[in-house]
Amino acid sequence: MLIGEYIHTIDEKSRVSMPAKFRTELGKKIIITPGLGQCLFIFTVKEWEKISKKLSDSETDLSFLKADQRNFNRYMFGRAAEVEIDSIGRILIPDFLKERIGLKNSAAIIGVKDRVEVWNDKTWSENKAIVEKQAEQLAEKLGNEGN
Amino acid sequence: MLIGEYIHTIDEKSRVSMPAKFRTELGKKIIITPGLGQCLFIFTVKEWEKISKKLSDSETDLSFLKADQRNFNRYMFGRAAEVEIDSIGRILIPDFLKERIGLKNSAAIIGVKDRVEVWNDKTWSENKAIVEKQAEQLAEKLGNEGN
DNA sequence: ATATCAAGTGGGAAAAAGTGGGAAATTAGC
DNA sequence: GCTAATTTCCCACTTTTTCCCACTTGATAT
Repeated sequence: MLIGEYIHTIDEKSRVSMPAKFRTELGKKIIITPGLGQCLFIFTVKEWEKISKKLSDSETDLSFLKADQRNFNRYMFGRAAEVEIDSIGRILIPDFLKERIGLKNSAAIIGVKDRVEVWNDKTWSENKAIVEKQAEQLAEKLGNEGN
Repeated sequence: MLIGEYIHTIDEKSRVSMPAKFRTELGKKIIITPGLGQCLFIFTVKEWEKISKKLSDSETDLSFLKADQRNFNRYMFGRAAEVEIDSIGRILIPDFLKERIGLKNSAAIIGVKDRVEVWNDKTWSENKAIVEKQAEQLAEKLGNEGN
């Protein structure tokens, strides 16, 4: 399971180290996509296949109008990139994705169960503070929803 | 069952001894997470698997499409860590978790049935004093609610 | 009182992770 | 076809983490 928070440098060649603890699970190739919220999503190839199946499966109720669905898929698929992890565990983040979340020198790399998120480190710490406040309320809500 | 209160040192390498009485029950690996309130939670791997299953049902998981769920998962997974207990019973607390509850040199380690809590020792003793006063009222209230 | 054992604490050395940079290979442009 | 620029591969340095050993303290037993 991918969990934990890591702050890593982005060097001048746009390289970032994946946390060593993620490498086994991620494998050699990953899919990096614009995420939802101010971050990027990284999936294993396997996970990506599952997700893309679900997203395009008409059985799944995503409550989308068709035009919306098309646009969403453009967003998720059209701007996804397959990226290799190099021999010492680094990846290259495409410029258009770096731009999207304002990545510069330092990235927060977050394991969220079966995906990895990449944040501008500053944005991450801001967001963290907000979520911290909400967490207890959310937890209580989840707790109340019948264990 | 995990019970009791222990005050242990956090050394300069962020190491803390788990109380010897907890070690058998905790096993070799534990999951440490931001708790609720001013403390951290430590779970056995088994317990954690139960919890994470509850948080997101893997069969139908497109939970990342919902903003609330995303944030909660970020909180629960992104700020959790799988930690090994070393040969003499110590664990390493990640910096981002130490920061969260203001851990410095000394931690209160509390057994709470099937989890362990980690507190800043000062916060703990303050909190204890407050709860002490409320305990009787709380007990009565809980009793009245029919469990 | 002293020896013994277990629990907790501290620190040095080895290993691993992360970072940076140069050279080779590839691509693009003229 | 040749040069310039970008990308890829590999090596080296630095910092952090891990592993192991040793010391201290307090409780128990002799």
